Amino acid sequence: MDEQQAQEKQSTLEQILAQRREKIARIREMGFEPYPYAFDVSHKSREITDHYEALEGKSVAVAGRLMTIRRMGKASFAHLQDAGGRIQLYVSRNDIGEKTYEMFMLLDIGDIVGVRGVVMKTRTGEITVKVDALTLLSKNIRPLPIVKEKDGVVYDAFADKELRYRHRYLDLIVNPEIKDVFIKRSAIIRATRDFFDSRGYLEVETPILQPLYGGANARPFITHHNSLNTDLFLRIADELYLKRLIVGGFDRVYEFSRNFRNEGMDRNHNPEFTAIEFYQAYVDYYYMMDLVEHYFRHIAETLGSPLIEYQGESIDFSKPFARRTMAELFHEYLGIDLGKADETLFAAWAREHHFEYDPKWNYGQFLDKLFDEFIEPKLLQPTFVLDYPKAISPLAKVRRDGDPRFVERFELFICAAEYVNAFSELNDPLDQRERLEGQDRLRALGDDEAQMLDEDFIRAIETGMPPTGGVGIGLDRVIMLFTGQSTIKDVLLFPAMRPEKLS
RNA sequence: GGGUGUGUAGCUCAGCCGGUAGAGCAGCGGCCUUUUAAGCCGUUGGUCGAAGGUUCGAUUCCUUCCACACUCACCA
Repeated sequence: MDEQQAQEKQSTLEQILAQRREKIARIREMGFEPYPYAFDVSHKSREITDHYEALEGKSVAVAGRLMTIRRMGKASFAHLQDAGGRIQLYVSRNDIGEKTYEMFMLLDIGDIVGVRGVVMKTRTGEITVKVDALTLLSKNIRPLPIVKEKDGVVYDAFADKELRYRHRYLDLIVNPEIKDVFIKRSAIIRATRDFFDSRGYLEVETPILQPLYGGANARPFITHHNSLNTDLFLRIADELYLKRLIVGGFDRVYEFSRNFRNEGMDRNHNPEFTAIEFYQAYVDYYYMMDLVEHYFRHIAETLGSPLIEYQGESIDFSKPFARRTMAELFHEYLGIDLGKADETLFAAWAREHHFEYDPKWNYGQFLDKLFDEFIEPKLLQPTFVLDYPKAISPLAKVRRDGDPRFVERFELFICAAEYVNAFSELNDPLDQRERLEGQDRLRALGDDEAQMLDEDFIRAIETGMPPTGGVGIGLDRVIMLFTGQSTIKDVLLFPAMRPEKLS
């Protein structure tokens, strides 16, 4: 009595969990093992639906998760979902026997089963496995969100983004189409690796735990090594290590670099993200521009078409990318002559155009802000932007001709977002030291995103680095572009979230 | 960090001007051997995100907090 009353007070979830534990016990009592060790699969559901003519009347063995169950007394229909799709099962007591059918009646949506049976079509024409043997492979005790579908219309979709990201396994089960993004992600990574391997690049791995961080301007995550009793940083970039390898004599290296930046999160930023950086000796940024263009073309072609649609913009990767210098763009969009511009002129322009600015901004910061505000939004078709201010590019070589306030650096913009950052790498050790010392001074003045002075890196450059072209590509953004996603969370299986509070 | 919005059953959602809650699905008990958002009969399940306040009375109004989404800023 008391027990019954206690049970009555349980929430539905608690009831379901208790009922399913009870079912496990009953299944065991009936002589079935709810968690066996293996099952011989002969076909994927997709193979059966794709090759029905060849398989009709043949016996197959498939395994997967029960996603629908429609019981009608002594016979039932169900859908079984495996990695590639779904197939209907017809389960009748006559075919599988009374005892197994009794066990089947205890199964729930979410259970994993293996079945053997004959491929057929029902009278409504759906390809179906007429089951003659059914094995429970894993009993579910926690209910799945139930999604119904008719004629392609989904009812009660599992669409809460928080739940989807936090419980990605549920998302993948219930919304299997999102698997496609991650399958494509894998294809892009493979195509990237092929691209560099086939060009004689060596894939390398460099430290993620770094005693000093560098290669980008960003705040790091800090951790501690106990036996060395020293703080270490999770890398914000692998640039300085890859350059050491160029010094060491590897003349083409690349790395898929998981980077960590302790900064804000939004649709384009996750605290950990993947970049691909690559360095090639004896070439400059013009060479790297061509290579990057080939890279994007290669990815597009690998995925099937040079034409893509992203955020309402059609992009044709078979066409050459535009190449515009900063100076041209400033002249065109803002009417500013960068050759004559200085802080005073920028400030005057900003006042005239009611653009809010900080009087403390230097030349480089002004240029950066104005670019972000007035030029970047216009760069929809793939456009290389060339020649950035030296002040904000401490690792790039000064332009070989023209204004020494600019460096040989390019970024690639597509659909108003940045995808690539590249330099003719600075290999003059005296200049490099001077620039990093300048960064160090900025740090001392409170700019916690200024780069650190890494003496060993300077030593490496002093040892002699050949002329080198170097590139970093934001791989997650590339994947967003080619999978049509507008949020980085949707191309990361487990995007960063505030830890769940379990009460 | 700012703005906007959301938070009610396992899932998807209603709930008006304040009177302590509803539906569908899922679950549970039945019936049902070609169904497919299966159907039919019956039925369990809620500290209405949290804490305060106003009130005779708060899911509803107010305040604060928490979480998430969108967005702006910051940031490559």
